[in-house]
Amino acid sequence: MLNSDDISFYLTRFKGLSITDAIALFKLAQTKKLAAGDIYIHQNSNYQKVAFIKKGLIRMYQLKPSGDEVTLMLRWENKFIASHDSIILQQPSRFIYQALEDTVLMEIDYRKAQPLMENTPKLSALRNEFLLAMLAESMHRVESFIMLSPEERYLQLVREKPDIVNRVPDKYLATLLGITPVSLSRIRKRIATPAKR
Amino acid sequence: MLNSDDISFYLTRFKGLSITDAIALFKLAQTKKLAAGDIYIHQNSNYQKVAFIKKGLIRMYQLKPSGDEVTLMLRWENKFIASHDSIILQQPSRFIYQALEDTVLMEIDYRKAQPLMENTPKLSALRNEFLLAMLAESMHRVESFIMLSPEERYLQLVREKPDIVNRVPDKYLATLLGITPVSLSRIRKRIATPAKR
DNA sequence: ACCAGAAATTAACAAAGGATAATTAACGCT
DNA sequence: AGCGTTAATTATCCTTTGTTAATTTCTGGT
Repeated sequence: MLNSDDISFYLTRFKGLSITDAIALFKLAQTKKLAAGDIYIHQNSNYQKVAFIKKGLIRMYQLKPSGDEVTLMLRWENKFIASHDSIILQQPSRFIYQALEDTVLMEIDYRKAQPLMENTPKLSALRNEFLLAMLAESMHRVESFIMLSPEERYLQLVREKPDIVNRVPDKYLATLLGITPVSLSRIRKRIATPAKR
Repeated sequence: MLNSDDISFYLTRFKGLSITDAIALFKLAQTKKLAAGDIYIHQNSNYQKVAFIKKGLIRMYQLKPSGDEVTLMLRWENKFIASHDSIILQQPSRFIYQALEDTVLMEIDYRKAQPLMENTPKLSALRNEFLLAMLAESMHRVESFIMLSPEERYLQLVREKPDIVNRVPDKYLATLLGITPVSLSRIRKRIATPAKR
């Protein structure tokens, strides 16, 4: 279930983690594969697992009362993903998590991982770092919504995540930016025509 | 510096914290008072303290290139506050933190608190809880920007934080919602005139 | 390579917000 | 209580986005 390639893979990613701590954690983990288009976490489910994305891309979306989809978040390789509603708010997931590409995950049951993390200072510190990184990311988005126009937000996204922009259909990027696909199309046109008086 | 009133005050707030852990933490803490209007953290400073707000209200704001202020966050009693740039991103603060009311803080030097938290499982868990709460709050805001119109965001704010709405001038609420004060005024008028055909 | 379905673009119109400025209301200070 | 400052509202005009629908382009699967 666990080979030396895996171990070195994770050790390079989680710096400061001792081999024994890593092995204890890996004993709880298992691999899950998703094909492009597969649903990873269904709406209203209570999914108590935390996953590390080895490869691929997952979008978290929601259905508006009107019926159309709104993408709230994208996560890709080397990032963690979990049902926020289930793990943080302890409620059934309002969101749907779908793989946009063939995806490979390393999953851990959160209820099993938690006591291990509590009792391992290194793991506590590591979890803390990841939470801080996620918090910084989320606050950065709030800042963008407040400080930038939709057009500026799109330019920022292209600048900061050019690879992701190319891997995800525009209609998902649009709602992620808080605008409609039609509006994003117009923005792209404006940008492509720089000298227009 | 530390009396039994203080201790019981914090013990009721930080559930599960033992008295010995609490005292260890309090030894590092000190009280700071701010008058309404005072600047708590200046722009470009590197403020390595984390504060618990006992009383009062603080806004975090930024200056746009155009020169006008944009409020990004409000924090009030029983919440923690710190310079995000300094603590999380380890960079000088782009933001200014200002007390909008007479405010009383309990401050701790983050660099002193960190080793204590790392070595005290209860404190680690507590820190983790606060981080999760902040993360949930921040993601809730992102969700609002994506899912709701400015008018709906204002209504949500009034519904979820009626007390805060009444304590803060509209011009700060407006930029917090990502709109201009003029636009908020129009929204308020629309709401006040329900049956308008 | 083709073809069907999906995505992206374009168009036309309505609705809302941004900018600026003037006016009115509210507030804080002595 | 009065006065000066600040906040909030209102008005006007302009820009942008939302909505709906039609059209074009792209894409994946056979």
